[in-house]
Amino acid sequence: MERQTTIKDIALALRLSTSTVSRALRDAPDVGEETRKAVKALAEELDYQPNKLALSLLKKQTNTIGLIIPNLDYVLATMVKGIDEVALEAGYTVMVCQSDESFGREIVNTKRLLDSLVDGFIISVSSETMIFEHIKKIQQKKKPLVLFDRTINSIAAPRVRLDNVEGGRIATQHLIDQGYKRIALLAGPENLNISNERMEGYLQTLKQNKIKVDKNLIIHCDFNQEYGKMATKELLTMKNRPDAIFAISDRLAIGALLAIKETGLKIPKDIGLVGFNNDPMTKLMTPTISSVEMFAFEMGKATAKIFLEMIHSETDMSDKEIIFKPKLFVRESSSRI
Amino acid sequence: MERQTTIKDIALALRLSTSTVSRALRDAPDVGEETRKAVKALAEELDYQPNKLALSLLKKQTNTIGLIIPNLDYVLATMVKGIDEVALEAGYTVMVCQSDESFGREIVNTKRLLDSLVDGFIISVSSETMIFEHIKKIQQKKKPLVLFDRTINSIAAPRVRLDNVEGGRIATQHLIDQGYKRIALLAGPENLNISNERMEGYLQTLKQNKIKVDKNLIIHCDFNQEYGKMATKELLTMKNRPDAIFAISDRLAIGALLAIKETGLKIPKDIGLVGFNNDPMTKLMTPTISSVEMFAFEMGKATAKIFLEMIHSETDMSDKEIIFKPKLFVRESSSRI
DNA sequence: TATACTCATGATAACGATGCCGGAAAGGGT
DNA sequence: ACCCTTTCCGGCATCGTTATCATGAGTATA
Repeated sequence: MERQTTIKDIALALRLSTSTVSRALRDAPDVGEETRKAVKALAEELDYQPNKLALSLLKKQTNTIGLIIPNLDYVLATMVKGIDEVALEAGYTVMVCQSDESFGREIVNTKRLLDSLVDGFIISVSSETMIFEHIKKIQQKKKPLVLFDRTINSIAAPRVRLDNVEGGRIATQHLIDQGYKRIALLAGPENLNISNERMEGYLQTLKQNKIKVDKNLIIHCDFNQEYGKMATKELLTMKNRPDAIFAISDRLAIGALLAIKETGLKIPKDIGLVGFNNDPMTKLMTPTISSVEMFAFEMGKATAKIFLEMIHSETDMSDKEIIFKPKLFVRESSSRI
Repeated sequence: MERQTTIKDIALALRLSTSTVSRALRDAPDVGEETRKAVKALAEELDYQPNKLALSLLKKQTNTIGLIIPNLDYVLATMVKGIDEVALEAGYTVMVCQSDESFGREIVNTKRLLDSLVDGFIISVSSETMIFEHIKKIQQKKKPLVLFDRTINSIAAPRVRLDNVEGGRIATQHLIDQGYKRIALLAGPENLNISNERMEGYLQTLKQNKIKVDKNLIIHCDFNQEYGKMATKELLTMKNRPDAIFAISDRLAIGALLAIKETGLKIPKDIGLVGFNNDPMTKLMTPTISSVEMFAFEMGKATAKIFLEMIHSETDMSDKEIIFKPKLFVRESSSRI
């Protein structure tokens, strides 16, 4: 690792003080025209780059965002891309840490980023996370924090999220409109907001349509294709099997699709299916799967923008909330009219 | 942003010098037992965390790895996971930057990371990258650099890659074994190593089997489903159309599959198809797509390990190369015997 | 009793940069 | 000739930590 040229090197070579060199480089006012030129020329020649570490130590700001996410599936990768784009533009670098849906990893990551002095955090919690002390700690240290996608109600921080209740509603209503009567729900982990909100939309819609809720038709499982498949198989062997499935994520929906295919039932004739996320995969399956779009890229950009706003303004933004409206894309798996 | 407690605070409170406090906290030998206890107790109470910035400035090391990748598709996300895992274990944090397959972005990212003082780089180049000055600059500054997946021949740096020639061979040989005679190649961008190597394997295998190479059957296109689809449509309208397609990535293979389906040809009867990467999607398509597995997670881990080795040893490792052997997973799209 | 040696601690410089203050030289006005 | 203002630059402190050297007290040794 080669020694970087420093301001001192330039100062020494030009028989100037470091202060003067520093001023010259920053185009500060009180520097002679000639010295300024000389300094800049030499800096160019020696390929001088200011040491960000020294600056960060002095200014107490690192221009770095700590981003903690549960995984890197389609939706999150897309959100990360959105965050990255806005952050880069504003001169921030993003440190991405995957918790891998593990509470322990999330804590380790938070701790690490916290004392490696990121300027703030953007977080989407793992599905295991039910205790939020690590997140409160961020706030105790008065670091900016923005929650996105999987948000937490008990934490007062600005958030960017989808109107998941609405998402649950439009998916369920669509299935009802297509004539399905017994609609099952493949839900996610029980402690996850997004899952419960989508379920809330499902329940509301059933009630509005005077359809009785059958709790046996609601199954909680991890966001994982295999679980989706297993859960669906279970549903399909019930004596009074559902005639439609609303899966809270496309992964689960794909698992469901595979399970349904194995039993020989026809989609959408015998059974309807709607997923969530509008993962490009849904367009590639046979049959193609209807799904709820959540505008991940835009959500990512909005999240980063709020973060930057929070960094730059001193006003309290903890009740700021941006809610995206979901949109259903109807495909073969639920079109039987 | 709250002021962090520093060593000075503790020193002041305990009427000690910062030196002593520093020693006590690091369990250095020559500190009195009582003072050590007192210091540690107070540190605990005030939730003291050493300032990493100050340490980094002093030690000239940030425990940070700059990771530059073209995108976050399945393979790369998996590799990143592998890298992350090993890095975290070793106390390093990874800064992931996506070049988004853009040469310009790649340069900006490199520059940024370079002067934000990461300890070294792990890079997989964008498909546009044909000039490597930015990468040479990293080496000029004597920062550790490891290339992976999409490597560059003209740069002397340790690398972790797949035996792509072999990958091209096994895919092509498999198609020949299945009785396909006119095998087309959906190649990637012309300047990309991985693409050319896979093509090399394809060409070798054709020759070995005394099959004449028809250049019209080789099409270069970006790694993108749409391009794969367009290219395939073109291939299928030839007067002497191919009876099999070897796509250099699963995205292209999926595009090909869609194009083939639209023309009404039967897979694998009328036309065979093999992809590359073994993306989980290939298992979900109808028909399922044969594909070459590249062990992305293991490659990621190996890459990070080499990086760490490079950081810790002072010996030249620039000719170190780890080559993974690919494995073909045969599925419906190419099984007609 | 003087010498040497250990043990615990303090003082200082350094990492690379900035910000504030002060001062020399030059010029202008009265 | 005096004072005042600019213009340009150097010195010093600072950010939080560690490393190196110095110092002081106390103890063992000859």
